Amino acid sequence: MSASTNEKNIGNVVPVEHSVAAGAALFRQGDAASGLFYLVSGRVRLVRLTPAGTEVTMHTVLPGEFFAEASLFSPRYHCDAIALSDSIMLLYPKKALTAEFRRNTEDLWQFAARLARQVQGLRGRLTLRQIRSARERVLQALRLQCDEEGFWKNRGTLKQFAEEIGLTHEALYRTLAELERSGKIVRLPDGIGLQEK
Amino acid sequence: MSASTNEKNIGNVVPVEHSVAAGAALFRQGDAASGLFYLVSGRVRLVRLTPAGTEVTMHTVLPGEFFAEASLFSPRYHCDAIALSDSIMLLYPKKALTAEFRRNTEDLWQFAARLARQVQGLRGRLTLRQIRSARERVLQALRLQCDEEGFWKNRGTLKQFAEEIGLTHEALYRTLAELERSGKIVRLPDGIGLQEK
DNA sequence: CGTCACATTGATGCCTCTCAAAGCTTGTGG
DNA sequence: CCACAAGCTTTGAGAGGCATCAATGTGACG
Repeated sequence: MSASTNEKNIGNVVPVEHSVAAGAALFRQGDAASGLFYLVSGRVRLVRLTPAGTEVTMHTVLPGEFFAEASLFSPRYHCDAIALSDSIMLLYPKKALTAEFRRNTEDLWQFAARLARQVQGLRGRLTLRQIRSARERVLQALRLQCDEEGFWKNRGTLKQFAEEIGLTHEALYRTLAELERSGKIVRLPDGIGLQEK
Repeated sequence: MSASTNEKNIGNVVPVEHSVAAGAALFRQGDAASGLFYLVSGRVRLVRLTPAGTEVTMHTVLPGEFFAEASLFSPRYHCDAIALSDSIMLLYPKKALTAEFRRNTEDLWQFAARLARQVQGLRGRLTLRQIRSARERVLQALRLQCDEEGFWKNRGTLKQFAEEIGLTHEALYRTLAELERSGKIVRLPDGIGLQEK
Protein backbone atom coordinates (compact mmCIF):
# COMPACT_ATOMS: atom_id res chain seq x y z
CA MET A 1 0.00 0.00 0.00
CA SER A 2 2.32 2.64 1.22
CA ALA A 3 5.30 0.81 -0.21
CA SER A 4 7.72 2.88 -2.24
CA THR A 5 6.95 2.57 -5.90
CA ASN A 6 10.39 3.94 -6.66
CA GLU A 7 13.62 3.16 -4.94
CA LYS A 8 14.54 6.81 -5.05
CA ASN A 9 11.72 7.60 -2.68
CA ILE A 10 12.26 8.06 1.02
CA GLY A 11 9.16 6.60 2.54
CA ASN A 12 6.39 8.18 0.51
CA VAL A 13 8.35 11.26 -0.33
CA VAL A 14 8.99 11.61 -4.04
CA PRO A 15 12.03 13.71 -4.89
CA VAL A 16 12.08 16.50 -7.42
CA GLU A 17 14.76 16.45 -10.08
CA HIS A 18 16.84 19.56 -10.59
CA SER A 19 19.46 20.54 -13.12
CA VAL A 20 22.07 23.14 -12.32
CA ALA A 21 24.63 24.61 -14.69
CA ALA A 22 28.30 24.75 -13.84
CA GLY A 23 29.03 27.72 -11.62
CA ALA A 24 25.47 28.25 -10.50
CA ALA A 25 24.45 28.18 -6.86
CA LEU A 26 21.98 25.64 -5.54
CA PHE A 27 21.57 27.55 -2.36
CA ARG A 28 23.37 30.17 -0.36
CA GLN A 29 24.33 30.46 3.25
CA GLY A 30 21.35 31.94 5.10
CA ASP A 31 18.74 30.79 2.56
CA ALA A 32 15.71 29.02 3.97
CA ALA A 33 16.46 25.29 3.98
CA SER A 34 14.47 23.74 1.16
CA GLY A 35 15.41 20.16 1.83
CA LEU A 36 17.74 17.24 1.45
CA PHE A 37 19.67 16.66 -1.78
CA TYR A 38 21.01 13.66 -3.61
CA LEU A 39 23.56 14.16 -6.35
CA VAL A 40 22.90 12.07 -9.46
CA SER A 41 25.65 13.42 -11.68
CA GLY A 42 28.10 16.28 -11.73
CA ARG A 43 29.94 17.79 -8.81
CA VAL A 44 28.92 20.23 -6.11
CA ARG A 45 31.11 22.19 -3.75
CA LEU A 46 29.87 23.15 -0.30
CA VAL A 47 31.57 26.35 0.75
CA ARG A 48 31.36 28.20 4.00
CA LEU A 49 32.11 31.88 4.29
CA THR A 50 34.12 32.31 7.43
CA PRO A 51 33.69 35.20 9.85
CA ALA A 52 37.00 36.51 8.53
CA GLY A 53 35.57 36.67 5.03
CA THR A 54 37.51 33.87 3.39
CA GLU A 55 36.00 30.85 1.70
CA VAL A 56 36.49 27.39 3.13
CA THR A 57 35.41 24.31 1.24
CA MET A 58 33.52 22.07 3.63
CA HIS A 59 33.00 19.22 1.23
CA THR A 60 32.95 18.32 -2.43
CA VAL A 61 29.93 16.20 -3.25
CA LEU A 62 30.35 13.35 -5.69
CA PRO A 63 27.58 11.47 -7.57
CA GLY A 64 25.71 9.04 -5.35
CA GLU A 65 25.98 11.14 -2.23
CA PHE A 66 23.29 12.78 -0.14
CA PHE A 67 24.09 16.24 1.10
CA ALA A 68 22.61 19.03 3.20
CA GLU A 69 21.22 16.51 5.67
CA ALA A 70 21.57 19.08 8.41
CA SER A 71 19.11 21.34 6.65
CA LEU A 72 16.33 19.11 7.95
CA PHE A 73 17.20 20.14 11.47
CA SER A 74 17.86 23.80 10.84
CA PRO A 75 15.74 26.58 9.36
CA ARG A 76 18.56 27.86 7.16
CA TYR A 77 21.51 26.59 5.19
CA HIS A 78 24.92 27.06 6.76
CA CYS A 79 26.97 27.08 3.59
CA ASP A 80 26.84 27.82 -0.12
CA ALA A 81 26.36 24.99 -2.60
CA ILE A 82 27.95 25.71 -5.98
CA ALA A 83 27.88 23.35 -8.94
CA LEU A 84 31.40 22.72 -10.17
CA SER A 85 30.09 21.18 -13.37
CA ASP A 86 26.67 20.74 -14.92
CA SER A 87 24.85 18.68 -12.33
CA ILE A 88 21.65 16.76 -11.85
CA MET A 89 20.25 16.23 -8.38
CA LEU A 90 17.18 15.12 -6.51
CA LEU A 91 15.57 17.36 -3.93
CA TYR A 92 13.58 15.85 -1.10
CA PRO A 93 11.50 18.80 0.11
CA LYS A 94 11.97 19.48 3.78
CA LYS A 95 8.30 19.94 4.49
CA ALA A 96 7.28 16.62 2.94
CA LEU A 97 10.16 14.80 4.57
CA THR A 98 9.52 16.09 8.07
CA ALA A 99 5.83 15.33 7.69
CA GLU A 100 6.69 11.82 6.52
CA PHE A 101 9.04 11.28 9.44
CA ARG A 102 6.43 12.48 11.90
CA ARG A 103 3.82 10.23 10.36
CA ASN A 104 5.95 7.15 9.96
CA THR A 105 8.58 6.65 12.62
CA GLU A 106 10.01 3.66 10.80
CA ASP A 107 11.20 5.91 7.99
CA LEU A 108 12.87 8.24 10.45
CA TRP A 109 14.50 5.21 12.01
CA GLN A 110 15.84 4.13 8.63
CA PHE A 111 17.07 7.62 7.98
CA ALA A 112 18.92 7.67 11.30
CA ALA A 113 20.42 4.30 10.44
CA ARG A 114 21.73 5.67 7.19
CA LEU A 115 23.29 8.60 9.01
CA ALA A 116 24.90 6.24 11.53
CA ARG A 117 26.43 4.18 8.73
CA GLN A 118 27.68 7.36 7.15
CA VAL A 119 29.36 8.40 10.38
CA GLN A 120 31.01 4.98 10.54
CA GLY A 121 32.22 5.22 6.98
CA LEU A 122 33.57 8.73 7.36
CA ARG A 123 35.43 7.83 10.55
CA GLY A 124 36.99 4.92 8.74
CA ARG A 125 38.15 7.12 5.90
CA LEU A 126 39.53 9.64 8.35
CA THR A 127 41.44 6.91 10.14
CA LEU A 128 42.79 5.69 6.83
CA ARG A 129 44.14 9.15 6.12
CA GLN A 130 46.05 9.07 9.39
CA ILE A 131 48.34 6.52 7.80
CA ARG A 132 51.17 8.48 6.28
CA SER A 133 52.90 5.77 4.31
CA ALA A 134 51.39 5.30 0.86
CA ARG A 135 52.20 1.60 0.95
CA GLU A 136 50.38 0.98 4.22
CA ARG A 137 47.48 3.22 3.34
CA VAL A 138 46.86 1.41 0.08
CA LEU A 139 47.07 -1.96 1.80
CA GLN A 140 44.60 -0.93 4.48
CA ALA A 141 42.20 0.48 1.91
CA LEU A 142 42.33 -2.78 -0.03
CA ARG A 143 41.83 -4.83 3.12
CA LEU A 144 38.82 -2.75 4.11
CA GLN A 145 37.12 -3.13 0.77
CA CYS A 146 38.00 -6.66 -0.29
CA ASP A 147 35.72 -9.68 -0.05
CA GLU A 148 36.25 -12.90 1.92
CA GLU A 149 38.71 -14.23 -0.64
CA GLY A 150 40.84 -11.14 -0.33
CA PHE A 151 39.81 -9.93 -3.73
CA TRP A 152 39.30 -6.27 -4.40
CA LYS A 153 36.99 -5.69 -7.33
CA ASN A 154 37.49 -2.68 -9.56
CA ARG A 155 35.04 0.12 -8.84
CA GLY A 156 35.64 3.00 -11.18
CA THR A 157 39.13 3.96 -12.26
CA LEU A 158 42.31 3.71 -10.26
CA LYS A 159 42.58 7.44 -10.58
CA GLN A 160 39.33 7.81 -8.66
CA PHE A 161 40.54 5.31 -6.11
CA ALA A 162 43.68 7.37 -5.65
CA GLU A 163 41.65 10.48 -4.94
CA GLU A 164 39.40 8.57 -2.57
CA ILE A 165 42.30 7.50 -0.40
CA GLY A 166 44.12 10.80 -0.64
CA LEU A 167 47.02 10.02 -2.95
CA THR A 168 48.03 11.35 -6.34
CA HIS A 169 47.37 8.82 -9.07
CA GLU A 170 51.10 8.59 -9.81
CA ALA A 171 51.82 7.66 -6.22
CA LEU A 172 49.11 5.01 -6.31
CA TYR A 173 50.40 3.46 -9.55
CA ARG A 174 53.91 3.31 -8.20
CA THR A 175 52.75 1.84 -4.92
CA LEU A 176 50.69 -0.83 -6.65
CA ALA A 177 53.64 -1.72 -8.86
CA GLU A 178 55.88 -2.03 -5.81
CA LEU A 179 53.32 -4.12 -3.91
CA GLU A 180 53.06 -6.47 -6.85
CA ARG A 181 56.85 -6.74 -7.15
CA SER A 182 57.11 -7.66 -3.49
CA GLY A 183 54.33 -10.21 -3.84
CA LYS A 184 51.79 -8.52 -1.56
CA ILE A 185 49.18 -8.25 -4.29
CA VAL A 186 48.36 -9.70 -7.67
CA ARG A 187 46.92 -7.40 -10.27
CA LEU A 188 44.20 -8.77 -12.51
CA PRO A 189 42.09 -7.14 -15.22
CA ASP A 190 39.01 -6.89 -13.02
CA GLY A 191 40.58 -6.23 -9.65
CA ILE A 192 43.38 -6.86 -7.20
CA GLY A 193 44.10 -9.98 -5.20
CA LEU A 194 45.53 -9.59 -1.70
CA GLN A 195 48.23 -12.05 -0.66
CA GLU A 196 48.16 -12.04 3.12
CA LYS A 197 49.88 -14.98 4.71
CA MET B 1 7.57 15.61 33.98
CA SER B 2 9.57 13.58 31.58
CA ALA B 3 12.28 16.21 31.39
CA SER B 4 15.83 14.96 31.71
CA THR B 5 17.05 15.31 35.23
CA ASN B 6 20.57 14.84 34.01
CA GLU B 7 22.17 16.23 30.90
CA LYS B 8 23.84 12.91 30.30
CA ASN B 9 20.48 11.33 29.71
CA ILE B 10 19.09 10.75 26.25
CA GLY B 11 15.41 11.35 26.67
CA ASN B 12 14.53 9.30 29.73
CA VAL B 13 17.33 6.81 29.22
CA VAL B 14 19.85 6.88 32.04
CA PRO B 15 23.27 5.59 31.04
CA VAL B 16 25.26 3.05 33.01
CA GLU B 17 28.83 3.89 33.88
CA HIS B 18 31.52 1.38 33.01
CA SER B 19 35.20 1.21 33.77
CA VAL B 20 37.55 -0.76 31.57
CA ALA B 21 41.21 -1.45 32.17
CA ALA B 22 43.83 -0.81 29.53
CA GLY B 23 43.98 -3.65 27.06
CA ALA B 24 40.58 -5.08 27.93
CA ALA B 25 37.84 -5.47 25.35
CA LEU B 26 34.54 -3.67 25.69
CA PHE B 27 32.99 -5.84 23.06
CA ARG B 28 34.04 -8.10 20.24
CA GLN B 29 33.03 -8.41 16.65
CA GLY B 30 29.95 -10.63 16.51
CA ASP B 31 28.85 -9.95 20.10
CA ALA B 32 25.23 -9.02 20.58
CA ALA B 33 24.98 -5.24 20.43
CA SER B 34 24.46 -3.99 23.98
CA GLY B 35 24.05 -0.34 23.15
CA LEU B 36 25.49 3.06 22.46
CA PHE B 37 28.63 4.26 24.24
CA TYR B 38 29.97 7.62 25.29
CA LEU B 39 33.63 7.89 26.27
CA VAL B 40 34.21 9.97 29.40
CA SER B 41 37.94 9.45 29.78
CA GLY B 42 40.64 7.24 28.38
CA ARG B 43 40.98 6.00 24.84
CA VAL B 44 39.30 3.21 22.91
CA ARG B 45 40.33 1.66 19.64
CA LEU B 46 37.76 0.22 17.27
CA VAL B 47 39.35 -2.59 15.31
CA ARG B 48 37.92 -4.65 12.52
CA LEU B 49 39.22 -8.06 11.66
CA THR B 50 39.33 -8.26 7.89
CA PRO B 51 38.42 -11.32 5.88
CA ALA B 52 42.12 -11.74 5.21
CA GLY B 53 42.77 -11.98 8.94
CA THR B 54 44.59 -8.71 9.50
CA GLU B 55 43.52 -6.01 11.91
CA VAL B 56 42.41 -2.63 10.66
CA THR B 57 41.79 0.25 13.02
CA MET B 58 38.47 1.83 12.09
CA HIS B 59 38.63 4.65 14.60
CA THR B 60 40.28 5.74 17.80
CA VAL B 61 37.73 7.16 20.20
CA LEU B 62 38.68 10.20 22.26
CA PRO B 63 36.95 11.50 25.39
CA GLY B 64 33.70 13.30 24.65
CA GLU B 65 32.77 11.11 21.70
CA PHE B 66 29.87 8.76 21.20
CA PHE B 67 30.67 5.50 19.52
CA ALA B 68 29.01 2.32 18.31
CA GLU B 69 26.00 4.28 17.10
CA ALA B 70 25.45 1.70 14.40
CA SER B 71 24.87 -0.96 17.04
CA LEU B 72 21.39 0.48 17.50
CA PHE B 73 20.53 -0.54 14.00
CA SER B 74 22.23 -3.90 13.95
CA PRO B 75 21.88 -7.00 16.14
CA ARG B 76 25.66 -7.44 16.47
CA TYR B 77 28.81 -5.41 16.70
CA HIS B 78 30.92 -5.19 13.56
CA CYS B 79 34.25 -4.54 15.20
CA ASP B 80 36.22 -5.04 18.39
CA ALA B 81 36.46 -2.24 20.93
CA ILE B 82 39.68 -2.34 22.94
CA ALA B 83 40.62 0.14 25.67
CA LEU B 84 44.02 1.62 24.91
CA SER B 85 44.24 3.04 28.41
CA ASP B 86 42.14 2.80 31.55
CA SER B 87 38.82 4.20 30.42
CA ILE B 88 35.49 5.30 31.78
CA MET B 89 32.42 5.26 29.59
CA LEU B 90 28.67 5.51 29.66
CA LEU B 91 26.52 2.79 28.16
CA TYR B 92 23.07 3.62 26.86
CA PRO B 93 21.41 0.21 26.72
CA LYS B 94 20.05 -0.58 23.30
CA LYS B 95 16.78 -1.93 24.57
CA ALA B 96 15.98 1.15 26.64
CA LEU B 97 17.10 3.48 23.88
CA THR B 98 15.05 1.84 21.14
CA ALA B 99 12.02 1.77 23.43
CA GLU B 100 12.54 5.42 24.21
CA PHE B 101 12.84 6.32 20.54
CA ARG B 102 9.71 4.40 19.70
CA ARG B 103 7.82 6.08 22.52
CA ASN B 104 9.08 9.59 21.95
CA THR B 105 9.76 10.51 18.35
CA GLU B 106 11.17 13.85 19.36
CA ASP B 107 14.13 12.13 21.01
CA LEU B 108 14.77 10.09 17.89
CA TRP B 109 14.60 13.30 15.92
CA GLN B 110 17.20 14.88 18.17
CA PHE B 111 19.36 11.83 17.86
CA ALA B 112 19.19 11.97 14.07
CA ALA B 113 20.07 15.67 14.24
CA ARG B 114 23.17 14.83 16.23
CA LEU B 115 24.17 12.23 13.68
CA ALA B 116 23.65 14.72 10.85
CA ARG B 117 25.90 17.26 12.58
CA GLN B 118 28.48 14.57 13.07
CA VAL B 119 28.40 13.74 9.37
CA GLN B 120 28.91 17.41 8.61
CA GLY B 121 31.81 17.70 10.99
CA LEU B 122 33.52 14.58 9.73
CA ARG B 123 33.20 15.66 6.12
CA GLY B 124 34.75 18.96 7.04
CA ARG B 125 37.69 17.28 8.72
CA LEU B 126 38.13 14.99 5.75
CA THR B 127 38.17 17.96 3.41
CA LEU B 128 40.71 19.67 5.62
CA ARG B 129 42.97 16.66 5.29
CA GLN B 130 42.87 16.99 1.53
CA ILE B 131 44.99 20.11 1.88
CA ARG B 132 48.57 18.94 1.61
CA SER B 133 50.39 22.09 2.61
CA ALA B 134 50.81 22.40 6.36
CA ARG B 135 50.56 26.17 6.13
CA GLU B 136 47.24 26.16 4.31
CA ARG B 137 45.82 23.36 6.39
CA VAL B 138 46.56 25.16 9.62
CA LEU B 139 45.07 28.38 8.28
CA GLN B 140 41.89 26.63 7.17
CA ALA B 141 41.54 24.88 10.51
CA LEU B 142 41.90 28.17 12.32
CA ARG B 143 39.40 29.87 10.02
CA LEU B 144 36.88 27.09 10.54
CA GLN B 145 37.10 27.25 14.29
CA CYS B 146 37.53 30.96 15.00
CA ASP B 147 34.84 33.34 16.19
CA GLU B 148 33.53 36.48 14.45
CA GLU B 149 36.56 38.50 15.49
CA GLY B 150 38.89 35.97 13.90
CA PHE B 151 40.05 34.76 17.27
CA TRP B 152 40.82 31.11 17.84
CA LYS B 153 40.50 30.19 21.48
CA ASN B 154 42.76 27.50 22.92
CA ARG B 155 40.98 24.17 23.36
CA GLY B 156 43.33 21.65 24.84
CA THR B 157 46.99 21.60 23.94
CA LEU B 158 48.59 22.48 20.65
CA LYS B 159 49.81 18.94 20.54
CA GLN B 160 46.23 17.72 20.51
CA PHE B 161 45.38 20.27 17.87
CA ALA B 162 48.23 18.99 15.73
CA GLU B 163 46.90 15.45 15.94
CA GLU B 164 43.38 16.63 15.17
CA ILE B 165 44.43 18.22 11.91
CA GLY B 166 46.84 15.45 10.98
CA LEU B 167 50.24 17.01 11.54
CA THR B 168 53.09 16.18 13.86
CA HIS B 169 53.37 18.65 16.70
CA GLU B 170 56.77 19.77 15.45
CA ALA B 171 55.33 20.63 12.06
CA LEU B 172 52.53 22.58 13.72
CA TYR B 173 54.89 24.56 15.94
CA ARG B 174 57.06 25.45 12.99
CA THR B 175 54.08 26.42 10.87
CA LEU B 176 52.64 28.63 13.61
CA ALA B 177 56.01 30.30 14.06
CA GLU B 178 56.23 30.95 10.33
CA LEU B 179 52.67 32.26 10.14
CA GLU B 180 53.42 34.68 12.96
CA ARG B 181 56.65 35.83 11.32
CA SER B 182 54.79 36.56 8.10
CA GLY B 183 52.07 38.42 9.97
CA LYS B 184 49.20 36.05 9.20
CA ILE B 185 48.48 35.35 12.84
CA VAL B 186 49.18 36.77 16.27
CA ARG B 187 49.83 34.37 19.08
CA LEU B 188 48.41 35.20 22.47
CA PRO B 189 48.44 33.29 25.75
CA ASP B 190 44.82 32.16 25.41
CA GLY B 191 44.55 31.67 21.68
CA ILE B 192 45.48 32.82 18.20
CA GLY B 193 44.33 35.89 16.34
CA LEU B 194 43.83 35.65 12.58
CA GLN B 195 44.95 38.61 10.49
CA GLU B 196 42.99 38.36 7.26
CA LYS B 197 42.92 41.50 5.20
C1' DC C 1 62.78 21.43 43.75
C1' DG C 2 62.18 17.57 40.97
C1' DT C 3 59.32 15.42 37.66
C1' DC C 4 56.47 15.26 33.77
C1' DA C 5 54.26 16.87 29.76
C1' DC C 6 54.06 20.54 26.63
C1' DA C 7 56.51 23.87 23.71
C1' DT C 8 60.20 25.11 20.69
C1' DT C 9 63.99 24.87 17.51
C1' DG C 10 67.81 22.36 14.86
C1' DA C 11 69.58 18.89 11.52
C1' DT C 12 68.73 15.30 8.37
C1' DG C 13 66.61 12.23 5.09
C1' DC C 14 63.03 10.11 2.87
C1' DC C 15 58.79 10.06 0.67
C1' DT C 16 55.45 11.95 -1.86
C1' DC C 17 54.19 15.69 -4.95
C1' DT C 18 55.00 17.83 -9.22
C1' DC C 19 56.10 18.15 -13.93
C1' DA C 20 56.94 15.42 -18.03
C1' DA C 21 56.65 11.97 -21.53
C1' DA C 22 55.06 7.88 -23.56
C1' DG C 23 52.11 3.65 -23.93
C1' DC C 24 47.42 1.89 -23.76
C1' DT C 25 42.36 1.65 -24.12
C1' DT C 26 38.00 3.23 -25.61
C1' DG C 27 34.95 5.56 -28.36
C1' DT C 28 33.75 8.41 -32.40
C1' DG C 29 33.47 9.88 -37.02
C1' DG C 30 34.81 9.74 -41.65
C1' DC D 1 38.13 -0.23 -41.00
C1' DC D 2 41.19 3.20 -39.98
C1' DA D 3 42.45 7.58 -37.84
C1' DC D 4 42.17 10.53 -34.30
C1' DA D 5 41.06 12.27 -29.81
C1' DA D 6 40.54 11.90 -25.00
C1' DG D 7 41.28 9.91 -20.75
C1' DC D 8 43.49 6.41 -18.07
C1' DT D 9 47.80 4.05 -17.03
C1' DT D 10 52.60 3.82 -16.35
C1' DT D 11 57.32 5.16 -15.56
C1' DG D 12 61.13 8.82 -15.09
C1' DA D 13 63.58 12.74 -12.89
C1' DG D 14 63.80 16.23 -9.58
C1' DA D 15 62.64 19.08 -5.67
C1' DG D 16 60.47 20.36 -1.61
C1' DG D 17 58.27 19.64 2.55
C1' DC D 18 57.07 17.14 6.29
C1' DA D 19 58.40 13.31 9.42
C1' DT D 20 61.80 11.84 12.38
C1' DC D 21 65.27 12.03 15.82
C1' DA D 22 67.37 14.96 19.08
C1' DA D 23 68.16 18.56 22.47
C1' DT D 24 66.69 22.31 25.28
C1' DG D 25 63.49 25.49 27.34
C1' DT D 26 59.20 26.20 30.02
C1' DG D 27 55.30 25.75 32.90
C1' DA D 28 52.30 23.18 36.25
C1' DC D 29 51.93 20.43 40.07
C1' DG D 30 52.99 17.71 44.05
